[in-house]
Amino acid sequence: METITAEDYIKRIYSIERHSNFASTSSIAKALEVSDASANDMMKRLSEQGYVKYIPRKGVQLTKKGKIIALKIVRRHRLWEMFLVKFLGYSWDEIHNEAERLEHVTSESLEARIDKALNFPTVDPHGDPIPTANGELIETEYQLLNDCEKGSAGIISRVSDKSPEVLQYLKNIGLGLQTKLKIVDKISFDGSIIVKANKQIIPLSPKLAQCIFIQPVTA
Amino acid sequence: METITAEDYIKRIYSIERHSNFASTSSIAKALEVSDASANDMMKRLSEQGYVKYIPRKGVQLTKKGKIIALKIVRRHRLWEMFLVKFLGYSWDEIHNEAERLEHVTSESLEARIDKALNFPTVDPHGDPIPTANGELIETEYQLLNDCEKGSAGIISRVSDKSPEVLQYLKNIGLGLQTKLKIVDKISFDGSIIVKANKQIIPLSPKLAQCIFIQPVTA
DNA sequence: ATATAGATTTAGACTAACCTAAAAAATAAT
DNA sequence: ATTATTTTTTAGGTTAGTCTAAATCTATAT
Ligand SMILES: [Mn+2]
Ligand SMILES: [Mn+2]
Ligand SMILES: [Mn+2]
Ligand SMILES: [Mn+2]
Repeated sequence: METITAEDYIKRIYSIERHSNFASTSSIAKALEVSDASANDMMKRLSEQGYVKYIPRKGVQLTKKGKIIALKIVRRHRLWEMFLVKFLGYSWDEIHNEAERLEHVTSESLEARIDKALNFPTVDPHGDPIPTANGELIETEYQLLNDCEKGSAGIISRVSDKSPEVLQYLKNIGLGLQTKLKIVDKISFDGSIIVKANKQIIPLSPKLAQCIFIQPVTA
Repeated sequence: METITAEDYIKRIYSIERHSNFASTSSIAKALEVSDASANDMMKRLSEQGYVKYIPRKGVQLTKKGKIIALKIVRRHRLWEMFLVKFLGYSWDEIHNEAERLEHVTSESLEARIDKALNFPTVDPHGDPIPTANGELIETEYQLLNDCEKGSAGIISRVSDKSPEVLQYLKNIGLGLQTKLKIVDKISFDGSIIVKANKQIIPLSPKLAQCIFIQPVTA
């Protein structure tokens, strides 16, 4: 049985691996805000317990066993996020930390009931895909808003859930999942993107646009 | 900040105190299924942290600080139980263990939202009172079914939540909260209680009847 | 090729929980 | 009033998780 702490490590390794193949001690430590020594300790423990393959001085890779846990926790996290929004009226900027704790105290039965109550959702409130009960995850690759061309149109399909501030700001200016927008201009000297959405002209800083992922539409 | 373990100790001390004034080391140990030595350790820790007054060789008593935590956790436990029943279709015999974990990962905000979603319930699915947000608990003293007289009538108002088996059995024979019943007979040689409920004659063992609390009605 | 910087690991220590086995104190029984 | 039993506490040990400081290894730069 995994402890709450171990589950969070495993989940983080999973997300680091998606970019880097190997998850280094220091990247894990930084992501979880613990010392390198602590992360190193945990890698030894997780390796002994078969959750990761630990290659000293290189980093770790999740084993099949580790990946199963990671996807389980990600699934529960995203189901909870959806549940908090749909059943308790939370907005998308308030749910991450709640889900970060709830994900660790969720039985198979509770997971299944939440899934059913939500009518088996495929994405969470940030547009991130929810792994299926048997651990399959279909990642759709959307286009970064920054990379969209002037004149093109698209639908907001995923938003980075890293920063509550960004999410709150987007909510305030009326941008959310499924919002349709058109890129009316791209300012070359500072990288700003000017979009039209909800019949409004909205300027977005490059840092903000970096948080928004688009499904292009031809319209 | 309290750990999950400490919260469970505090909650248990609270419930023991309701009968015994002092909670002895061994009573706590037995209730939480840990060794006496472990419980003794924890009493020292809780006492240092001001949650209990520890009188060596006698036992502990919750301080005001401890009582506040106890009631907070009890509140969250019972709100979650109600929520699981009302929003996720759980039955009253399946909810205790889920709530036992969820109670520890519930923020003020989540607690408030659940409370609101349930329209501010005053009792949980077992008829136990839910402490208010500011820590008030109104205990209604019901009559034990065993103590009801032959010929008297009443409404099931509280059921012991100690055993899921009992709860499941009661569900199966059609007895639940608010069920109206009449004591048609009391068998002296084994202590059985024969009741009439839902137009059926139902015999209840003394052990079972001990789990049922009645609000008498004159009818 | 060697020095320096950066990342990783080890060493040693701490806290919260837990355990078993033994000691000490309080109760109950003779 | 002793003795026996039960309860409580202490002593000593374990595991998970954390830390800082020191050591070691790797990669980069001159
Ligand atoms: Mn988490
Ligand atoms: Mn999310
Ligand atoms: Mn609990
Ligand atoms: Mn209950």
